[in-house]
Amino acid sequence: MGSTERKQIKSTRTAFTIIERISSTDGATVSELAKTLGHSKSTVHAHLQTLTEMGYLFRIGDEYHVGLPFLTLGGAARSTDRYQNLYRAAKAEIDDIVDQTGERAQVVVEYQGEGIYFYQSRGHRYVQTDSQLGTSVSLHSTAVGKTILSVLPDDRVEEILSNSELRPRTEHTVVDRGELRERIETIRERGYAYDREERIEGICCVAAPIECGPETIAGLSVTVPTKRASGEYFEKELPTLVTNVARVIELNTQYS
Amino acid sequence: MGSTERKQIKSTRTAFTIIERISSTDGATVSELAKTLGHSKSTVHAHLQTLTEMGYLFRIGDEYHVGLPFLTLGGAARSTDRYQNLYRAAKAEIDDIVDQTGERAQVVVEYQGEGIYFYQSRGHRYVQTDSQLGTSVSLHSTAVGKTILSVLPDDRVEEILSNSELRPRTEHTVVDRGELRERIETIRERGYAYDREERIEGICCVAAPIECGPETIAGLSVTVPTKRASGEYFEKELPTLVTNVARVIELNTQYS
DNA sequence: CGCAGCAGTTCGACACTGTCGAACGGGGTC
DNA sequence: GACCCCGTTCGACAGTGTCGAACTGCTGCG
Repeated sequence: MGSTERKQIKSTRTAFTIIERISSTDGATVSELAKTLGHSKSTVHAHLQTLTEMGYLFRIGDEYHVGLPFLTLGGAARSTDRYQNLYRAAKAEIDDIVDQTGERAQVVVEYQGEGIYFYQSRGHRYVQTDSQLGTSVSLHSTAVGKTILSVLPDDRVEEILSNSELRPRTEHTVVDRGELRERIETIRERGYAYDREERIEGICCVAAPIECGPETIAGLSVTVPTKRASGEYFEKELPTLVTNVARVIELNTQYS
Repeated sequence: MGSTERKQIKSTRTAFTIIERISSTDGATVSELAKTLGHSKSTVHAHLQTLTEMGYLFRIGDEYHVGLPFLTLGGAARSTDRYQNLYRAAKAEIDDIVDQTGERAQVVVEYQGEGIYFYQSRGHRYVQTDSQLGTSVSLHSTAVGKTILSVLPDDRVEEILSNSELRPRTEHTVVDRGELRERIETIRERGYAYDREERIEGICCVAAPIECGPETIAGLSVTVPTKRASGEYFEKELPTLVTNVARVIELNTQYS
């Protein structure tokens, strides 16, 4: 700490802290925010008033909610130079996978040590999901996450692992750093990763990494319910599919 | 003015002004922002440092860009109580339309006098587009926009029209308030709207309104290139399709 | 080679403003 | 009717966001 925090705007920090809290609890009131964030009601009130007036929040009764302008900014982020090629390539290929398999498929991008759902699509036999556009997930508890770790330089992996607490999500979640490193090594060798109920009971994934440059690391995964997660389909077909498609996305990202 | 602007946080305003500028120019530097926004370089610098450190912006060379965390907030906005039903219903139906027609289709939601691209999908013969997720459009220059106006209460329509300058986008854009009101009246009667190159040359739309409650007004449109915008297809089939699907979305939004 | 010119960055100082706690008004409930 | 808790307003102070000037480092031009 103390590295790049020369002069910063404290009130902007609190503004975004408020926004984040509202977003994660899906609505909050002045008093709730004041209590949980440790600010006076009047301070919170002033912030909410500002953000509402600018349109970034909207109000139902006494509850404030995050507004659609963030979708505008999110869309802008996705069509940034760094990401727009990936978006274009990923969308087409993911939709293809969904058409072929009927499962759920997604691209997750590494952003500052976390994975962010970048594009997602669901097929006719899709499984229910808490994860939708923009959801951020920890890299250690998902198949995509581990494929991302498998292609990051060692020092970044160590940095990320030491900053995360490896919180278990299910009884199958890998929480031991040593075992995690071993698994990552395996993934690095064979090129794809499995998640067998490590994050959510009853849900499995197959994933492959997508490298679009040193700064843009992503992963692609197909999600299936455990009942379909076995045999030729899960051991051969899907791994082949995701690794092939990941390579196609990489190529399409380069030339466009 | 002077109504609800009691006590507001000025620095948060400038923070978001900076973010908006960066987003609309797809990247900007300290000096550019200082110049165009009328702040000192040091002020802008402090803001950028804060936002970058929080992850909301990222930096390439000396250019700052909007980051993926906004996608997280945007996703949260879309799965807010007010919007999540609409999202679920709209996604399924829009994807259906795209499968059937191969065109581009989208749902646009009214938010504070503007239309925001809420969900969009493109088919195999989709037309190129500058509009993607989160894009905000004026209500007077699009077919969806006018269907939205057609179901809003008169006073809100007047309010919105008086606040917008009716800037022409093409030579076909309706800029006369009287004519606009007439067209809206027509749409109100027959239930759907056309856009014949009013916003973009070579591109036409058919749209129908979606009412999901007094606070959640949206519209659905199918976009086709002018060369396909004629005959039975454009005059009968598409209008029937969009009005029917709009009704289905309304129903599915109510019960879930 | 060096000097201008322009980038981003740091610094110190001041006026402003974001912050707080207390007080107000209004809907509930017991 | 008295309580409680909500959002809101107020005034005052400390804190900080703001500015311009000065610093660094780079580029390119003379």
